Amino acid sequence: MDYNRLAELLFPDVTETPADMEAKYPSRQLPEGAKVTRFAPSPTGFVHFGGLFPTTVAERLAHQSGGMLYLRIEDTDAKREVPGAAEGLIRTLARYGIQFDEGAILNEQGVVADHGAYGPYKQSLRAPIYHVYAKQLVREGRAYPCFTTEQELEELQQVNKKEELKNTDWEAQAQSKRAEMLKNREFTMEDVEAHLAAGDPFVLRILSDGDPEKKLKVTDLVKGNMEIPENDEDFVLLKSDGIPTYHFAHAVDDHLMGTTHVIRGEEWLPSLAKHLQLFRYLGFKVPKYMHIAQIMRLDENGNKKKLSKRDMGANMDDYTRMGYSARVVCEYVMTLLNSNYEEWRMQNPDKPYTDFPFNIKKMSVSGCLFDFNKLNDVAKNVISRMSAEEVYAELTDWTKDYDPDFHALLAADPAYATSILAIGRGGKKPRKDFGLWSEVKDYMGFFYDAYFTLLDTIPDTFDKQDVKAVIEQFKASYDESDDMNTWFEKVKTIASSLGFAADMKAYKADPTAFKGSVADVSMFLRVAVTGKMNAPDLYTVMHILGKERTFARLDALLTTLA
RNA sequence: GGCCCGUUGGUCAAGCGGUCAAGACGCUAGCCUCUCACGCUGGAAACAUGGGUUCGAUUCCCGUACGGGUCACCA
Repeated sequence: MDYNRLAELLFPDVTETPADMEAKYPSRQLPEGAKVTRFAPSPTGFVHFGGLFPTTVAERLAHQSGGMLYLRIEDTDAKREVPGAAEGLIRTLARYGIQFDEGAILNEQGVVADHGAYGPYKQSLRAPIYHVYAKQLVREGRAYPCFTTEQELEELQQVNKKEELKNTDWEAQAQSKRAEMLKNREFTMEDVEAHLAAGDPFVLRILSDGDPEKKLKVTDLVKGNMEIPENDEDFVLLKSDGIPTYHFAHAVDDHLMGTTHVIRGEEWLPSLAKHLQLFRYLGFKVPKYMHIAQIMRLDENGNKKKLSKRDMGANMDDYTRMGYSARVVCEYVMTLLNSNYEEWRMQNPDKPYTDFPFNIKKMSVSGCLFDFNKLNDVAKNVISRMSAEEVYAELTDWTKDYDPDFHALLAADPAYATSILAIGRGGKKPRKDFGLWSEVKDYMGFFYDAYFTLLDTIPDTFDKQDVKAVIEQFKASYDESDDMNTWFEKVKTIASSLGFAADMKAYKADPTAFKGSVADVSMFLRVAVTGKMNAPDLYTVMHILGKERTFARLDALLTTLA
């Protein structure tokens, strides 16, 4: 077989050589140890949690090492491409702190455009580059055209599937398939010429020299050392439309673009042998690989399953909708990614997560189950560390889209809203009342008359005469300039005068000696003022509400008691 | 079924030949407390399994079971 002639026949228009490509895309000049990583999505939908995971690793590793992160769009499957998906992907990633230094980035118009010297960054635009290497492989007798059509292949598969139903003889099936595939290797130059003359489409297949009996020693940065069988499948390099498959594009692009660390989900592990073979054929230096464990969910039978796009909590936009701050999600991702992250966080409560020394060795080898309990706990902690101003900014950002009515109230008086959000914040032991923006209204809505409701919250167990007496006395003694202690002393005085215990210890020692305790007295006031059985410190609440509004509410309750 | 990867409490996990087997979430008893939210002190709860190796295995080796991934002109 004259491979040079075959190459010319197959790729008559390709005049450049791999050497030309190397010259055009020289190695990156980066400091020692700098990592070059990438996010390489196919624009088929939204970012999901399982995708944010390895991307965060890529981002941390790159930026922590003084390297860089770039974005490459793997749009090699025209059939599955969703218009606008790439833009959406970039936008949501940006919310989660993933900033790209290079690649397909949004321009001022919000459209994906190339930034950087190693483009194009959309694989559909790189066909000429792939073809240079494809031609070279043909020339070297390491790749060959296959004219078996997709349909013929499908029919073959159908037969196999039917057999599979009758008796699951996987081995026989694999063997028959392999035999069928091997037939593709037998062709003559005349066959090729005839097909080409007839305009028949073809795919380019690798001519595999692998022997599955032989094992390949590989090191994965998270999985460690392992042995995998060599690849013996003549997998497709170029599809009939001339666009490469993932495997081929991965090898060419990651080499040309200078990727030092290929970070991807562990579902890629089974095809690693293919990639290693390709790098060898192409004479490329093999990058370091990191196969990240999958995020799991529980299915209806209680089994773990890979978190897939349809699952609750998969779509990152779901988190926004539910009211999770991006900072919360990032924090949760970090706790899952590095087992010592939480410990670090306890010691460094106020540092940004990017200060954490991310460590590959501390990554989980097995997958982990998505846990909303943990997420919610993280959420409360993260938000409790934020300033009232930060909370206000993020909260209003959320309500703007998801709760316009509440938003209008918050925006009408930022100072008022911020003073509410400041309750119990800033100290060593901050309150943790909410973790989601969607929970805030329930927590602080009573500060707004529009959300304050009174009647249905008064328990029957309250003695109306006592309630009335407490409120009247409280109003009479209230002085807005009192400090908290003085304020509470007055409440205690009222309690005693009505036969309630002023001291909780005394009450607990002998509950029968009193009508109730100062806790009950406080509760009367609390219900009147907040409409709720539980609320933050009443003294503070009253001060934020102001005397006028406080009294109006007390009066409103008195009216219903009359 | 083949091939890979994995298996410490319900969940996430420390551990790396000798530990009363950390910690966090959740659950729970109590304390603190004007309610709540914090905080604090406790509690229940785990090394899948069988063989080795060893004075000694959660830790090393082999098998078994279970779980996951994958086997496309999809990525």
